Amino acid sequence: MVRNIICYNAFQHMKIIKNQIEHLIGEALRQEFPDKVGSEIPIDYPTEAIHGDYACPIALKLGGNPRENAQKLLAAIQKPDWLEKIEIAGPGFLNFYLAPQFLNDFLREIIQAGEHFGESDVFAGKTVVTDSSHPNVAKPMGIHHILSTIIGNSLNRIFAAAGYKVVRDNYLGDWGTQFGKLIYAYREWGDEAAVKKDPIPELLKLYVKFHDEAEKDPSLEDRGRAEFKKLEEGDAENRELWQWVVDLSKAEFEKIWRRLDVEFDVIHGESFYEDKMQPIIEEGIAKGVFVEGERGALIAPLQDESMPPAIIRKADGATLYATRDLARIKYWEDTWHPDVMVNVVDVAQELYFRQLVEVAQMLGITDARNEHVQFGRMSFPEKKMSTRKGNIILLEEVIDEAVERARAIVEEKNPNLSDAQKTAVAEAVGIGALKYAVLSQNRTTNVTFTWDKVLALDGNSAPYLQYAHARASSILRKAEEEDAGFADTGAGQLQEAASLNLARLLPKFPEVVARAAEFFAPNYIATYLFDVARAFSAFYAEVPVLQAEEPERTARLNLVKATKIVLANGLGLLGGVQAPEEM
RNA sequence: GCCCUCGUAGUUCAAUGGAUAGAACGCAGGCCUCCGGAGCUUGAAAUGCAGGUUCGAUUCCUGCCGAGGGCACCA
Repeated sequence: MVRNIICYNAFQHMKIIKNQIEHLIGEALRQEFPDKVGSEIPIDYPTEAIHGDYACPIALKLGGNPRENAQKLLAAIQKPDWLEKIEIAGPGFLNFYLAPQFLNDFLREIIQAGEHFGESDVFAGKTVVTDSSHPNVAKPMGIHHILSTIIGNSLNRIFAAAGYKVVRDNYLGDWGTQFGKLIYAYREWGDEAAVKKDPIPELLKLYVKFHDEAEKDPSLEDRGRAEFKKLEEGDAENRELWQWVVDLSKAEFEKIWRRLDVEFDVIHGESFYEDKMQPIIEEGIAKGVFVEGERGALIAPLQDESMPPAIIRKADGATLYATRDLARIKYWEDTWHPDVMVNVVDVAQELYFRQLVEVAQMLGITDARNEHVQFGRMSFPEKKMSTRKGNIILLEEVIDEAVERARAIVEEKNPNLSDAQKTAVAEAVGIGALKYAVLSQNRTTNVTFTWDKVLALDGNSAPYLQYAHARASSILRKAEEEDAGFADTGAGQLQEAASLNLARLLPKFPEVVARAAEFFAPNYIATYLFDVARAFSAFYAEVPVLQAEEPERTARLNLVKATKIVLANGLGLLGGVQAPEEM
């Protein structure tokens, strides 16, 4: 998708360098291998710096002699000033080296772009609607909600940076049989004052009690179902009780979302689609997509034999998750006409989503790309790491623990900060570490939850990046105190390997962001930022900045400024990890 | 039984079919006459097994072994 979108105005022109390289090769291909025009032009990031900044193995794929192909292409490429050289290496790679002068000049573009550096228009004109977080009303947010919440939040920010118009929805679990059970349990054993005082735990207790009692007396299940049926049919009393529970729950969720810096444009829970299901059911029946199945349920048989049919309506006439989800897809389509619909949901629902998408296609509800952005399961080897409440590790509890641990480190490392600063830093570092732990690993890998990993405060972790940012900030503060208003003459040049190694990473930020958006992969950004922070730390240890002579001093200060911008913006895209000035 | 994921250093994780498979923690060593040592730096250490496709395979295909998940009225 990134391919072939090339912008020709001045600043835009340089934004996605990778696309420019593609364009150069594309032109040479048109000239030398006209029959190959249109074939994919792969661009790699070489693992070794001596192989340049970008590498293209296309000469190996054209047939004939790869090195001769490379020679022909190289001869046909008009080398722009921003490239130092293009070389043929190994079996026929074309290696592209960014020019040091360009790297120097580009620092000023980064500084000028400031908080907007990293943005691009790769997906401009497209709309994406996302669903994430979606906790269940009347139950607490557990640690398992952290994945959808944080991954979704990060993707929302990444999509926006890559040019998408983003609609952030939250498909709250506020409907279904469990509310019938809850209503029954509340009437039977509930205490209004207790629930008001401490809503979620009390409601959870009632829910748990219902299940305990139902084991002894299975008829309770039927009574729960009956209460839900009443709710669904609009029974005023059940309705009121349900609304009360929803409001209490939402208020609790808001607290956590705010703390995690998570926002939504709309929150359309499942109940929102309550009155939007009947038209879908009728449409499906009319089109012959829905037919009667075993025991009188309404099902949608699927083409793919390996998939069981999707159940649309239960034999007793009650609706199901799939019914609401189809209504949701239709609503999204009719309201926003998105190009992409994204659901950030556990891998366990993969089959379900495949069924859902196929049914939606058969009904012809939408042409949008439907993406189940799935993530791995979370396992907990450290069983006793947390007090368990209702068999759940509370998200809030994990956040508190993270902040507490960070606070202890701050006390130790930087006792001179004011109390208010320490509190702010502990919050930024603790929550940052948590977010980074989730986002830095490949989404689809199963997650093993251990405190040491989730709250890592050194090594490949958010605090490592934040520390680099704080050191950069510290240098810039001191520079400003010393010589406010110093003018950049542009005469300074970065010379040292440590400086250039850092400088050459920075221009790649926008394309990394675009790639993360394309593949729904925040971990690309995390990996990139870690590389930047490491290069900065090496630079910091090796190359003096404040004590350097002019004009090199200014060139290095520019490098520090630009690095600070990339780190801060990148952390922001990782679900709003804060970048403190001091820590 | 069928379907889908996944098996990479001691451990936790990376790697768009590309060049010498990267990190972190842990382990063994070296760095505070210099901008913040939450740091820098040197080293040992890995692609489950067997085939196949390819100029080139951690990546694609087949089989086996192992782990996780899913499979008609839950969400």
